[in-house]
Amino acid sequence: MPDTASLSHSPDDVIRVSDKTLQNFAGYHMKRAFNVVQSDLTKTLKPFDLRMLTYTALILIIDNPGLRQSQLADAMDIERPNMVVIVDELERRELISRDRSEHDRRAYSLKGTLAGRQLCDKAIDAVKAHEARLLKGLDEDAVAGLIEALQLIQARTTVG
Amino acid sequence: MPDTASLSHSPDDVIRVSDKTLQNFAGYHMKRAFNVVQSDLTKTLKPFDLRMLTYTALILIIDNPGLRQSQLADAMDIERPNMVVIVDELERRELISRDRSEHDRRAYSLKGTLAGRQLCDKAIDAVKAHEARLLKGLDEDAVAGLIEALQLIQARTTVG
DNA sequence: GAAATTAGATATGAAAAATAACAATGATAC
DNA sequence: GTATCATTGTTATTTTTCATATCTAATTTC
Repeated sequence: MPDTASLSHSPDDVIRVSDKTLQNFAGYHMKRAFNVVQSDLTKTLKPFDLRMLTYTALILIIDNPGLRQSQLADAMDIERPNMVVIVDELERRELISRDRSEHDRRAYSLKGTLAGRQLCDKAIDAVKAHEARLLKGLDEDAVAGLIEALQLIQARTTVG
Repeated sequence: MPDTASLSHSPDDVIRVSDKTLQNFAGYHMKRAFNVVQSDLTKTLKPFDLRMLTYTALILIIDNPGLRQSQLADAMDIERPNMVVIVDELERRELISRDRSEHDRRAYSLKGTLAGRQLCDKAIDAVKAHEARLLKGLDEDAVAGLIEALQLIQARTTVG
């Protein structure tokens, strides 16, 4: 692994850009790795006309029938106003249903439709392939260790 | 580690939001962990009046005296027009100098000033503390494994 | 029943990022 | 040498994303 973030075009002044200081930070590697994942995932979801947020929302709704928009917004760490447009889109495409909750008529009860579940299944398969591609070279233990480390970092939020 | 992304407010319909499907994806954990890192890093850099992008740019300039804006943009994976405003800010605050290159009078030769290097040193110390906080609970090997895995994922980009 | 709270929607604004087009300079082809 | 082409940085513009404030209808609290 060379000590460079990218190649330079010019022969003068600076040949390669050194990121030696940044390399010391795990956050730097997380950002760069996530950029790659996000970019590839976006391409992976394109054929299904899904974006990262709509894909995530669809899965959570299917896994949690009767979910409310505000619960979904909380789970996805986005603001309620921004959730509206995502749910709007999923409903317009008839991937989810949006019925008034029986117990609380302010709230919606979100559920995946058959079409939504079918599209989601296909998308999940594609995302699994995408991950297999990106994680190629990491054995099972390494992936488990990666996820464990990421979960630990994430847990730092609720604690401190 | 419970199988929930967040707690619900209502006793009806759904009590907890299950993210069991998403938990299977490393990308999901990367996104959530990175959100925590980014949020904490933003707070960490606030006292120095630095954002993630200005902090990164400042470090790269200091580590690579004579750097050009386009090289910096390449290294940071941002578009050249967006680099302009970042360099503008660093120059306005006199954290960097921006002289015409001797060899190519179209380009600028970017260098850190004394004030820039001093501010950067302080910021780096704060970021080191921030990382120590977030990585607390991971031993040295775990951190090394994390970074190794992230580097491998990142390398998938240039290859495929 | 009045006041406070909550779910969702709307409108708006701020920040980040991408695209197109331009002037100045440099490199290349002939 | 000159014409053509490519590159550096800039400007202008747009899109996208994300956050805030406010509104309604419904619910809860007292």
